[in-house]
Amino acid sequence: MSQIKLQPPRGTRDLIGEEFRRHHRVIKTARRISALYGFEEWATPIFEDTRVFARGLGETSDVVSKEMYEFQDRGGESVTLRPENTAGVCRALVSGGLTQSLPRKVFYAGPMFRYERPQAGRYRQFHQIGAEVLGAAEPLADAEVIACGYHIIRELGLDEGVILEVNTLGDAESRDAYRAALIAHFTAHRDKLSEDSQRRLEKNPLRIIDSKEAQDRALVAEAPTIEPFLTEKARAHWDALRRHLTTFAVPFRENPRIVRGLDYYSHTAFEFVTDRLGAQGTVMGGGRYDGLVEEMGGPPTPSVGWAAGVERLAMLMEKAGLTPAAPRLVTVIPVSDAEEGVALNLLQSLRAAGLGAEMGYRGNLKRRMERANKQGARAAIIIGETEAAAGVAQLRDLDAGTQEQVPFTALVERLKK
RNA sequence: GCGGUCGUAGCUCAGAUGGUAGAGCGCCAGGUUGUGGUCUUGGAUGUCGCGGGUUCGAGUCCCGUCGAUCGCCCCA
Repeated sequence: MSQIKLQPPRGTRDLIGEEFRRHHRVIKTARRISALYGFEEWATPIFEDTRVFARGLGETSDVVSKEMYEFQDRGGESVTLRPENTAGVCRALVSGGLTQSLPRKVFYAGPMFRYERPQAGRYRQFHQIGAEVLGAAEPLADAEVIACGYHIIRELGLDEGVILEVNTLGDAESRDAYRAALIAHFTAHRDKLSEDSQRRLEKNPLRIIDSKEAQDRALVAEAPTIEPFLTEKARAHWDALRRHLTTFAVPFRENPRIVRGLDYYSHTAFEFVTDRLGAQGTVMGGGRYDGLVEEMGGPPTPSVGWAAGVERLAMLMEKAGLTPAAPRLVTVIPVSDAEEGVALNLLQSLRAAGLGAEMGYRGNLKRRMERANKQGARAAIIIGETEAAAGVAQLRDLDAGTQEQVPFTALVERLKK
């Protein structure tokens, strides 16, 4: 026996029982709904050439500068556990020559990795589902991808506590002008900014408008909005997006403070947020990224998509009392070894008929009944010497506590009712 | 990378001012050798996270360390 108490590595967790069922429900629902919208599921590698992320996400983003699980493999290549999947999908699009047939709608689900301090709703290994429309510049694509995300959230029963916030970041021209205006505004009041925001001023001035610091709020309130800096094209995109969302009957709120963390976004930025998860308010987030495929060596391919945190959605389900119930099986119980063969035949015929059924490996009748009960079985099928001889079973309803004799041949029918 | 809080049984937790550890749930066995869930009787369970210090004596006080958790940064 080992003396060491092994635990899952920091920021990772085991998904067992209720936790797994919530997790699984999220992914299964997202798969089903995204398919209704014409998204095709892809699976890309869990690790990639480090350049896929370094180039795709922007060298200065926190994800790249301090959160990557990067290492040298035995061949000396620098590889990185994916911190998100959009860059990988774009790389796959290019690697596979799929830029020949656009647009494409892609769905994915899987683990992501970021080296961060864990806290509520944030883990080092976490899971995301995501949807991307690749090769469509039309604002209708933005609206449809958002509608799909909203549909998933609604299907999970989480739409009440979650609200969609949208914003536009404009195109490159709009944003450059806006950025310059922000820098001018905040530089004029530099000494009044929080320490963090002074740093942001150098690194990512847009982020200041998202600051939670009280001392920044006043300055942010006076700061210019992007609205007047939008080019005609950017404004048209923004107007069309909101119009389409309304047509899709997706409720939303405009929030000019939404700034996405990764460098590749332009035009549409959105978040589905909640106030029920402590500091981790964003449950699904995304936007338009028109330059990313090019970064991966492909042709200009305007795209839009989102990613959602499975853990966060699962936590919301838990809080809302929406944990899926465990499946309830039927337990077959032979009273003695002599009935084992008959019981096994019956067991397999139940399974063949599509009924979830189990039979314990050992134990007397009492122990097997206890076990059936503990596992939440809905019924027990008890076969003793006299039953085996007569081709019947005692069918016991474990909820009602009632018991009746049923011929083997009628069991499936009886249990399916 | 930074800050707050917390580590006692499988789980949830109690253990004022230091005097060699407790409850509930769960688990095991009996009451019921062809019947669970209810009821009832009994039982087992801990290097009190780890290391060091103070003390006659530390779960309790001090230092360190590891872990968990919440928050900052950032993000799903």
